[in-house]
Amino acid sequence: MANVKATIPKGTRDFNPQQMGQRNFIFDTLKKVFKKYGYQEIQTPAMESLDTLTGKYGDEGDQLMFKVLNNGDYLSKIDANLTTIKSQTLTSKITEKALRYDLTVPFARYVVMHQTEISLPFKRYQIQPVWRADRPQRGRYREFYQCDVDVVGSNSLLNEAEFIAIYDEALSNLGLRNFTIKINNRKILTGIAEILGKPEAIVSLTVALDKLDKIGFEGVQTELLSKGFTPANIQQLKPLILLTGTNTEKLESLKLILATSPTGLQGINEIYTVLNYLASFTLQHATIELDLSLARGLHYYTGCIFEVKTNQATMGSIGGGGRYDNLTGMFGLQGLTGVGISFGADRIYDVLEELNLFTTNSQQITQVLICVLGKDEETYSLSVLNQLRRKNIAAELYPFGTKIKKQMQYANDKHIAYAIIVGSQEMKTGKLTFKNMLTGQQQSLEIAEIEKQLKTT
RNA sequence: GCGGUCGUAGCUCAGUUGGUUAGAGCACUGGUUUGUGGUGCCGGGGGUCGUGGGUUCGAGCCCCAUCGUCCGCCCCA
Repeated sequence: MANVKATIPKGTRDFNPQQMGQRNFIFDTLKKVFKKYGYQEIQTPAMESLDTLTGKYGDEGDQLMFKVLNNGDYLSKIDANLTTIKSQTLTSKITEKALRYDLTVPFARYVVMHQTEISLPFKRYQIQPVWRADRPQRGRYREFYQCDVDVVGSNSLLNEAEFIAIYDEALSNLGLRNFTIKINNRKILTGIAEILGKPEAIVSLTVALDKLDKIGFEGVQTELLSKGFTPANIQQLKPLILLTGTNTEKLESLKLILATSPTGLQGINEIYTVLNYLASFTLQHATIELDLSLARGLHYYTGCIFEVKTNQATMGSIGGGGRYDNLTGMFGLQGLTGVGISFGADRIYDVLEELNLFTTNSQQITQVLICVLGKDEETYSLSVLNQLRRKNIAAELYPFGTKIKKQMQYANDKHIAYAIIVGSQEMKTGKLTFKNMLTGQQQSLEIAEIEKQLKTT
């Protein structure tokens, strides 16, 4: 074997034991909340058929998808000239699988495939990695974990309200104390496009609006003008976009402006309904904010949309989601509505790390290390080891062959709280040397006494 | 796909206007009366200076290319 440089692909990461402890803290916290709200876990394959995924995320999404090269002699099946064929055409001939780009589309596929075995409304959660061939930078990776919670088969807006409650509870439990859940409704955006007399321009409108907090109203204005909107349109838009006040005040003003758009009014009503439901919930640390510039890129949303930002650190959104009325329609199952949210685990990790919110005790597992001074001592200690383990005490025996100094160092590096030292003296008397690695104190104790001490710590 | 930044030991970096055998801290390793860690003391190993060209008597340092990193833009978790 040639000597290969040890590296991993761009935008991917290894996780060491300490990091895994911290990551599992996030996953466990989320799972606990998901289950509490009645959601069950599923998993889907890392790769899906290319057909399942393409066209669901727009052209950009298709480009950012990692495609899996066919196995076998795939070139033999191509009759085109390799020097002139277009990459896209070639790709479709040598690729039929791709790594999943998100968890929502595979979930829709799952629902359609297993429709006979699930009972509606179906509430599931899913925590798995997704892959995007994006350019890595702060808070952006090529392999990252999404934690999705979705319900299909229920059009009640109570679901939307519960998702806000889930966001609040989960993020609060993780230790975040100041975050904003932005809410908007796709129908309101449609209504706005309608009263501008440009219902067909909804996409370019939303894309431009989405950038409001980045490029400001001026920037949005420039972008809209370049997309065919008139200065008169901009004048109409301005008061809408720059609406201020409480959520209710914003909704009241909107009601007047969108009076002639039934769709727009419906969107307003939906938000009202969600907020009314929410009045019966007690939120811990979330701020709910109606944000008309919230658009979200994904094409399949049709009703309420959400996005979560922390106000304690500079980071893109740490979660998002919304209502999609016809996602399963693409797979032939019509009339099934769904709504769901997603947590970006890796971004949440980065935020918790930055804010120092991880507790330190997440990694020490082994409670006691048995250090032996000889081969006979090793044999003798095996029964001690097994006895401790039977009592559910996490114990390790350092195999004989290394100096005791090295063994102690191992215990120290691994943050093991106690060491048991077994030499000829200990074997003779049956009293083992029990050492507290933190204080350095040692006692001579029989196994039963050691067990008792370990049990109480 | 576009713009900027950086690339010297396992890690974090120093390296003076280009000038001999490229340095530090940490980590690793050996010793310090061989039954004891975390704190002391002494010693040791380890670098084709990202890679490939070029300029020069001479390049870690200058020029070009290439790969990679990190940070912005687009888009997104």
